[in-house]
Amino acid sequence: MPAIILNYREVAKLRSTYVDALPRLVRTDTGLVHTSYNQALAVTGRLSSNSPNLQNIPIRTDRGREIRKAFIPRSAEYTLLSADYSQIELRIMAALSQDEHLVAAFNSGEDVHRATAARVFNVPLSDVSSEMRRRAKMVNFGMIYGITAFGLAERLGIPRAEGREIHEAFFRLFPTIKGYMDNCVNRAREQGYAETMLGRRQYLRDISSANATVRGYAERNAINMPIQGSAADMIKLAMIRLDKELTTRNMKSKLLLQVHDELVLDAHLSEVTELKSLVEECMQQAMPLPNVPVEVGVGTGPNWLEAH
DNA sequence: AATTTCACG
DNA sequence: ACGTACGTGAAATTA
Repeated sequence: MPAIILNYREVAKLRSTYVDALPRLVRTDTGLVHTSYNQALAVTGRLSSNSPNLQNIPIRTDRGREIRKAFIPRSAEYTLLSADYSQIELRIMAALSQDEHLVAAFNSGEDVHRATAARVFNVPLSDVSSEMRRRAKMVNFGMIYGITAFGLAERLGIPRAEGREIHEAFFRLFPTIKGYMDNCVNRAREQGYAETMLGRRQYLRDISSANATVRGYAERNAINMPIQGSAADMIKLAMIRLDKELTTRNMKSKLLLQVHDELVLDAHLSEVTELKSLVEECMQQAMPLPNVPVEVGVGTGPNWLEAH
């Protein structure tokens, strides 16, 4: 019975939000779907997309991926190009904290989730199981959000005591990250705001609240905002550079979408080779991170799904 | 109008 | 004793 309900919910969500809604939003004057971006809404500095939101097109399930396939180039002379930053928020956490282990993992080209797994579960890199890697991945992402031991246990579906052990192990093994996060909170308390690498601010009026729940929320904001917001700063700079180059080079290809760590372009077939290196260059060089390489993956395809 | 649920990074 | 991972938007449901 639960499986039947969950299956129904998935289908109902995909149908009402995407399959039925998007065709109605095709504009009769252009024959295209046009989104809008809010450039000054999200407190971290991210963009948001609405009417329709094209930053939450499905990709996580097979049925969802069928919907993503519907996004295609404007004509037969074009192909879709997608370029995305690899693990950009973790790289920014490495750069901001300068944690030697995380920085080393990125510089040696290691699988960073495997590296975390090996350390947290105290096994050689070669002995990391897929389950250990899966858990380490949730640990790594959780850290970016300022997750608690309790929250980690919930996410991993394990007893609280085990969640606490992993949480403590992480901060014991990455002491620089622990110190960095404490600094984030302390600085936010002194300044009244958190800030990105480029100085974008999020004011945190609750950072000294007497209510522990309210204060905890502000403290997690103080940890997350510099990471999420610096990634937003970076891709915005990349977009500005890319737009300038597309214009000055008189290129036919067009920037279509931004999805936080990804840019999607309608690439004219005659420009694909040049465009691939141009986009990669703009994204990679937009905002260099001290001691941490920035990696960009670029692909093309007949639809958004296959461009990845 | 507010809340719930669920789609994405 | 209490609450517990960040940022969004759209559709359906509830009030």
